[in-house]
Amino acid sequence: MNLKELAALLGLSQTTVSRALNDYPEVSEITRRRVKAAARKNNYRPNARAIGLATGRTLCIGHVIPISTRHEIVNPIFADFIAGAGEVYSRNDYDMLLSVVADDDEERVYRDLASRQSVDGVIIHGPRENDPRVALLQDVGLPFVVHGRTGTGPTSYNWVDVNNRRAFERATDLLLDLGHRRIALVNGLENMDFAIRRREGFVAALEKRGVAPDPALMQSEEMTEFYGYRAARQMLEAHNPPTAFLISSMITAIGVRRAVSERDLKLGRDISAVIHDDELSYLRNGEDVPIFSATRSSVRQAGQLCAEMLLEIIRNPEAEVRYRLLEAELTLGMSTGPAPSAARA
Amino acid sequence: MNLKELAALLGLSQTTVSRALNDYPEVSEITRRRVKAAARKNNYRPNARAIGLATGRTLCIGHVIPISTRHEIVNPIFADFIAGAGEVYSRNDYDMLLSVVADDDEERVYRDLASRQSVDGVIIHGPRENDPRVALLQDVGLPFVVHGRTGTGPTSYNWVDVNNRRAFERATDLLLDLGHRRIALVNGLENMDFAIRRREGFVAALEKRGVAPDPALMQSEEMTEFYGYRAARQMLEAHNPPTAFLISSMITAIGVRRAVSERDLKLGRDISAVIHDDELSYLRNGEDVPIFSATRSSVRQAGQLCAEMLLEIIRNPEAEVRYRLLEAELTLGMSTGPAPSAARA
DNA sequence: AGCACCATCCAAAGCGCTTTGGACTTCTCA
DNA sequence: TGAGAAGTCCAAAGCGCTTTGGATGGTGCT
Repeated sequence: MNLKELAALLGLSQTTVSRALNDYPEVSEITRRRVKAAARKNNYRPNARAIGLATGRTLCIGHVIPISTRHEIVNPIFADFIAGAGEVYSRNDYDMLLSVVADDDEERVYRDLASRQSVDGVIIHGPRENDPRVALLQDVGLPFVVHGRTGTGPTSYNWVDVNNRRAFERATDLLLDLGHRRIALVNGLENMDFAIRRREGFVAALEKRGVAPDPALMQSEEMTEFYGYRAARQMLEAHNPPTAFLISSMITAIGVRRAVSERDLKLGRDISAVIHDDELSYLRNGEDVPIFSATRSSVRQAGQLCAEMLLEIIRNPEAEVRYRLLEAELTLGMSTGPAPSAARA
Repeated sequence: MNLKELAALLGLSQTTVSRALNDYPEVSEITRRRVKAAARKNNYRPNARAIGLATGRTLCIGHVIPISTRHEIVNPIFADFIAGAGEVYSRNDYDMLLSVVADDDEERVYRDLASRQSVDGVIIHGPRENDPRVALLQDVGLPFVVHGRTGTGPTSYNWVDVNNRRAFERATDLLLDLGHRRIALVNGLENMDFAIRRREGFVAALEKRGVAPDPALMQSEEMTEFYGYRAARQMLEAHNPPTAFLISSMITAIGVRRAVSERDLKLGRDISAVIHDDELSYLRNGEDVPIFSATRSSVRQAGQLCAEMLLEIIRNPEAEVRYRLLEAELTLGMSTGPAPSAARA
């Protein structure tokens, strides 16, 4: 059933039927009702592509998710982010177009999205240090929102980000307050913007207290469980092991915990850990008492905020640059305690 | 730059330019080269929607991912499945349309997808017992592939599934062979088809050896970490605790492990566990030696197979029903050992 | 009565592509 | 040499919608 058929069936023109359905004023209330009833009854839904062609809008948002070519890893936070964004799209009758793409030909995909006019806008995931995608999208004129930030100084684009620097600075402060001096940073890949900011916060907190950051206690990798395990195991085996870990993700923290308990140590007693918790839906940080002390910020909510921001930008293209900096909560769980040496003192 | 402009620029008709670009034979090799060169130079890409309108095909596949309304949980295997399917789509110049939708109005979304002609086909995720979506899609005539199965007996639709029943039967056999008699099943939600088949395999193996399944040792829930923790903790506290666990997912198993080590027990020594491992990219089951003994089947590969099957079906709609039953590997890791009682004997 | 003014509807153009049905040239072979 | 066959190109229709620019008839007012 298409517009033409529906119009014929009603004895009306396509114009009138179209206007009735789209709530234009120049059609009487009585025909509008008649048209809408017939549309419902005949299960009429306008062809999405035809609307797109006629209006120039697609009602579709693109998400390009890079797959690390080195490790073939999908970011685990991705599912929850998408869930948040997806809700917003559904509510606003938008669709979501997903491209999974090896991270070495991302550029081509973005250009295609723009020139083929498949989407009205895109979300940039996982921005890296000085990410070229920002300039690229500004160049082709496709509206976008970055989940995260890139580069230093004032930003010329729209973004939603967690205050990673402050979060990790506060987390480090907490561990220092508990008497820890040998604190390990188990960070994400440091070509990622968020990882850089986290390291900066970590280092700043240490230096503020006159503790020299030890390169042997700073690792950065793709945030898998195994990486956490390997990093922790290696550091714990060293001659001057850390007494505390600051860990960039729940998944990696699980690996750290595995290494810790393998040495018959106990988290919160022998070894402390503070993690960053994205509140993954299938991996909640405990129900009543948090398993891990954590800096916490919902990635699902970030997805919602990014989507809402992008839709606003599309509706109102001339508006100022927008941004939203989210502060992470610092919550105490069962994985932190006084440093062994401090207890002795 | 659109076709019309490109044609004008070349002094050719739109027809010829279109045919040259799409490798139709009725255009000379020399003009074809000229056209393609100009297209590349001017960065011309055909408008996706216009092609869709003209051809009736969208070159787009829909994925509807349900979000449990009860717990707002996104299935963690989803990201890797999508990654596998996405690769296949990219290679074949297809796009992927994602709808995240509360599981109570899935039907409307599928109907919309069909009647608005947004996609050429869909993948059904997470089929439940007697899933109504199969009949729905057959009714509206939208090509589809089910990741999993639904109902019993011969199937009238296309699917890709793991042999869940056999996998869990073999896993149970392994635990029985090791002398375990009190075996707990920590299963997924039992309105899901896969969970039903797993329970059947588990029960069949027990009964084959004359062990009566104990309802107190069978739980089923959404597969989160916390569920695994809670279930294991509760069972271990009971007066007649299990000596082994059979666990439906890696995530849940991590929760079980947490409960086990909280009681100062050790996996593989005091308590055995066999899990089902979907080979999530960020949660590998160890690198050299598997952490958990596991029935293993790559969900990413399943995504590839589903996508490939669907594209074939779309190309060749008249073909027979297709299906693919994958056997899970059973690999021994460090989480299984002889039952304590057997050791005593 | 005559006029302007709404309210309500419609025909047709246009979005950017594919595809049908020729038209015109050049080759090929009896 | 002439007719049919290729080879090469084009004009125009059509996909299903929105939107522009009227047309028509009824209403209110002087």
